[in-house]
Amino acid sequence: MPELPEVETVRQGLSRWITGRRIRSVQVRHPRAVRRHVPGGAHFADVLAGRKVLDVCRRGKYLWLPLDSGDAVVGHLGMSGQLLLQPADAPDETHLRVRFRFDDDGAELRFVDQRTFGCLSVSEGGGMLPSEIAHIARDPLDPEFSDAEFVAALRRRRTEVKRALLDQSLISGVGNIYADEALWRAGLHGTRITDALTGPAAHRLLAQVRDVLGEAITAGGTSFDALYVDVNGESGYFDRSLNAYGREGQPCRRCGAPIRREAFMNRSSFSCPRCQPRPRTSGTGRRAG
DNA sequence: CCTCATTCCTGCGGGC
DNA sequence: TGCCCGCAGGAATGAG
Repeated sequence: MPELPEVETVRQGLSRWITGRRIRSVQVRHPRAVRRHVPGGAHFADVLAGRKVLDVCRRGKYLWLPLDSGDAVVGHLGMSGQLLLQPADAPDETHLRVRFRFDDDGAELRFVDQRTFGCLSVSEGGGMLPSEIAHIARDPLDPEFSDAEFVAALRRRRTEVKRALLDQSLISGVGNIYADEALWRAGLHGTRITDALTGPAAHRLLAQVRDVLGEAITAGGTSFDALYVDVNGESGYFDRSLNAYGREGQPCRRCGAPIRREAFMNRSSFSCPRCQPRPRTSGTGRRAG
């Protein structure tokens, strides 16, 4: 389940192994993998042949590869997407969706995606920042991310704080796992209402988000199975450091109370019933003039 | 503008 | 043994 740390790990690997290389040919093996490339798979392959990769960039969970044409390849790994560097003679993966071959006959870049939530497209003139992801907020590791603006925007919202953390137009890069981890560290229940958070509480939460993302990058990301791997197919080990996510019934590492699991947006939230008490008023239906 | 439910997809594992 | 169903979940989309 790639979130910012996993995508950043992939970005670093891609940056090392494909920057400066020229694409010879592209093979689209599943149309859904390029569904957001409106002109279609054949066009996707045509427009990339002969182009040189200049850089590998990331915002939140999105990656993009500026090209010497001024365009960029935009990618999102979705739930199960992998970008792998593989020797040309390595057998095709079961869920291989797109293959990039390079002029130098070195390792291929393969987009492998079991559940096909991930997607690649070409952004015209998108080298600086693809227009397709202009609506995505800066992530908290971006040097130009403004803590004060985020806190102000968060407190203007009137929704549950976990929903806000998952809203990529407010702050990007945070998914279900790291939202739960940051909320556990901050001692806040995810159904706390944003406009009732004090400024200092919001700043503390943001600091925990930033810390947990940074620590996870150092660990090479989180993986529960083989679905998230870096470009060499290796799993990260941050899952050993998780305090809340996936720990239902296990003792809270801070107070010992059993971690609880609650339904949330058709998925699960994990929290400590003692460190993260539910707010007295749940829901958003309170406010006088 | 803002918030929220729905939809896409497939392998795995639990239950019967 | 084998089938079915729920679950995992990011983000676009449209409704209200």
